[in-house]
This record gives sequence, C-alpha cells and structure tokens, in this order.
Amino acid sequence: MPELPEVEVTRLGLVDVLTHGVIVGMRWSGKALRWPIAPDLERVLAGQPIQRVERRGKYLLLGVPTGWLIVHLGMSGSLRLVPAATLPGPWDHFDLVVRTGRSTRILRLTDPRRFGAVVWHPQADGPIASHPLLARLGIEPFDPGFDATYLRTHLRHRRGAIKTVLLAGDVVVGVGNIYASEALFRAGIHPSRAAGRLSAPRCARLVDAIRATLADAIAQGGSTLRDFVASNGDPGHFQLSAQVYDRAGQPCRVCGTPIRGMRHGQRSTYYCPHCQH
DNA sequence: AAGCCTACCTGTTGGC
DNA sequence: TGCCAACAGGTAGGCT
Repeated sequence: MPELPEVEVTRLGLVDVLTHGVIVGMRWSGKALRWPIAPDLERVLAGQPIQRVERRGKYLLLGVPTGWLIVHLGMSGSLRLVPAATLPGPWDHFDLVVRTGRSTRILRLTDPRRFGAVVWHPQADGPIASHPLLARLGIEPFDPGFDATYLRTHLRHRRGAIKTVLLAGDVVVGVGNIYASEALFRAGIHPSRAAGRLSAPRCARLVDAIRATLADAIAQGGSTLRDFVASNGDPGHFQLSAQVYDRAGQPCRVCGTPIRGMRHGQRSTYYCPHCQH
C-alpha cells in the first residue's frame, strides 16, 4: 500500500505531535515482522525524547539522542496515534508509548501482512543514511537535484521497461505501483518503453509528472485501496482521481480510449494506449 | 551492472 | 453457497 505519499501523509500527521515527546514504553505482538525487533529495544528507547520525525523513500525515521528507529509500512501497514488505554487488535504488532505534554499516547503499527519493519539503528553505527536499508536508495523526488539530466544519466544503462525501473527505487525513491502507472500516464510515456531510450525532453516531462503525481497524492491524503489510514485514522482519497490505476476497460479521462491493464514482472500496470507512447 | 525470480504473510475477490 | 486460485500498496537477497 504505502508508497511515498502515504508515508509522507503519515509523517505529516506525526511530526508535530511526536517531536519532543518522550518514549516511555514499547509493546511487540511477538509476531515476526520483516526483520526481528531488537531484543533490548524497550530498554534502549525508554526515557528518550523524539527529536526528529523524518522520511527517506518509504521509510519513516524517528530520531532519538542515541540513534534512529526505522519504520517501514510494507504492503499493508499503517501507523496511528491512539489513546493510551486502547487495546491492541490482532493486527496491531508494535506500539511505542509516548508521553506528549500532559497526555500519553500510543503510536501503533497495524500490519495484517507483516511485511512492515521496525529496525533500530544506533548512532554508534554511523550516519543513518549509511544504514544498509537506506544506503542504496535513489534520489528523493522532491530533491532539487532530481532533474532531467539526473534522470537521463541514471536511465542510460537501463534496458528494462521504464515502469519496472521506476519501481526498483534505485534511481528515484517513493514511486510504487500505483504512482508509477499514474506518473507515466501524466508524462505520456508508455510503461513498457525501454528506460534507456527516453529522450531528454521525455525525461524532463517524467520528472515533472512524478513530482506532480506525488504532490497531488499527498494533498489528497494518499491512496486507500483497502487499509491505509493516516495517523488520525482518515483514509486517503487519491484513488478516486486515479487516471489509469485499476481502471482497465474504463474510458481514459482525457481521450475516452479504454484503459488497458498489463503486467510487468508480477505487478499490474495500467495505461492509455492512445495517450502514452 | 543489471535484471529476473523468490520469498515473506494474510485477507479479499472472482470464477467455477 | 462453497471452494480455491489469483491477487494486493514493497523490497531484500540470491541467482544469472
């Protein structure tokens, strides 16, 4: 579920509440997530103030004085702030108990499929950017350095379909399966086009399309296909304005041609055969 | 280096 | 109605 917009919507809902909050407890369901929970995590975090709430790609980063807590939402995860007495349900796999001002609240990770992760990175292990999970990520799409020149340079040696290369995340981060189809529609580029054959003007269009697509999605609270909710429990609305995603057989909103579905690897892709080349 | 495939896990959906 | 295969927002890691 969660692509960059969903993680950013989550972060925006947390940053003001959590910053300067103090971690006073932790709970783990005992069910395995993608990576093991550090065995001494509760002792390590107890009493520490949250100084930073940041994002890198689809990873949410909570900064405390002695390190970073790296959180990933996987395919079905969401983070919510709930009152301290709220009992966990069967899919609630991780809680951080945080004292914020006068009240105490729980930052709760709900994740039915358990592809999500909570990973501790001690400051002593070096800068957070060098963590193995983050080190190989591509540029942030809103970084000023993400421009047509950057994109063309980094696509030059790639023979695969542009859709697949965008999803890989080593060129630019945050573009998942929904927004890859949406951004390519917006740029007028066929998803199967060889990445290394995009002209400079098309790279420029794609940069703009990726930024505009992600910004729109953030403004609409992300996409909720099934279970994404923001930190306050609100679902996203972007899916209602999707141009192509999950619209196979329905008319293109621009030209009326039926939208087509296809697959790249094991992932579904949608495009307009008239608007995209 | 790049690309392809598998694995991780549970819930929902669509076809028979 | 019931059963079961297919599919779902991600991505590390292993192999070619």
